[in-house]
Amino acid sequence: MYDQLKLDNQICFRLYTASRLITQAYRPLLEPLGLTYPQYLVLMVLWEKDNQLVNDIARRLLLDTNTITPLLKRMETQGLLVRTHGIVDGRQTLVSLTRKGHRLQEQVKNIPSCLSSQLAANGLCADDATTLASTIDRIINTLKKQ
Amino acid sequence: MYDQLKLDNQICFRLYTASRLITQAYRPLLEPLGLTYPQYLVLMVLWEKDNQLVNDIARRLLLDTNTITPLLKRMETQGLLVRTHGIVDGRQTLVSLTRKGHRLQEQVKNIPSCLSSQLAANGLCADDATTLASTIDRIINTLKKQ
DNA sequence: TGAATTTATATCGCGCACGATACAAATGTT
DNA sequence: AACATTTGTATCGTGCGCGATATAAATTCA
Repeated sequence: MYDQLKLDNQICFRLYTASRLITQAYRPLLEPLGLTYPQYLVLMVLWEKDNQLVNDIARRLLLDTNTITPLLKRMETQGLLVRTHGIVDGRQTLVSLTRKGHRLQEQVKNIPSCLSSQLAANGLCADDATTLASTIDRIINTLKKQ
Repeated sequence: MYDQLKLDNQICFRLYTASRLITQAYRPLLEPLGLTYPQYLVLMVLWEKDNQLVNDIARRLLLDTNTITPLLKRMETQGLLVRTHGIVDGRQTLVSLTRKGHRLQEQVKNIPSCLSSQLAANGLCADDATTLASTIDRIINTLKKQ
């Protein structure tokens, strides 16, 4: 058997697994608020800057509209945001937070520290996290271009 | 706005994005073989050790049977593996590679190096990869226990 | 101006992930 | 032996991701 095909030698399997496990760690914190992790990401984008186009949000999350559109629709149904159809440009859809969407920010503000303390528990110190972040950023930037 | 809620400060968003982008990088390499990335993972598990129970595979990949079962069924339909129903224990399902499943190993053996050279292109050297791997392993081991 | 092209978003289909549930075989217990 | 519990796998429903396609509005260009 080829060494390079061993699961333990795969960076990608690690990223894939870590991503799933962290999302699972978020679940009990987000579910009481009726949020999924991707929906939480959309909210973070809109909290940084409200009233963005579908494409702006998609680009920020490195996703495509075919993922974002149904997600936004579900969030609109939940009353977290409103989608306004083309004012200037008839093709565009503007996404704006509702009061409910704004208020959620208060309720989730402690979730990040809650998670980082979970990770710190078994040895991911702040320095490691910084190094990790910059390494992953290099990976993301490399692949983004292609 | 709370600093800790900025997207750029989220390790999880990085892992989530990197995982997706690397899976996308695998796609053009795996698709000609009719494989998805999770299916490729299952094959790696079986190449390491053939004839494993559904649960063995699931545990190795840190997934659950409700994800694995339909995936294995699709792979059985493709003729990559066979699922044998309970010999010793009537509840168990044994998963075994077919000749076709075995042979695929030859065809994918260069994929890992193909990917790591893509990543090396913009500055992920072997050392960085090793550090990254061990950091992510710590994260995975921390979350696995919970 | 009219036709071709581009752009912004939406729709469709499929394959994961995963919580919840089902179910039958095995095991334990009285 | 009869019943309860555990275990191994499967099924169901929902929400992503994403390739492919559609569609309508805007832009370019002949």
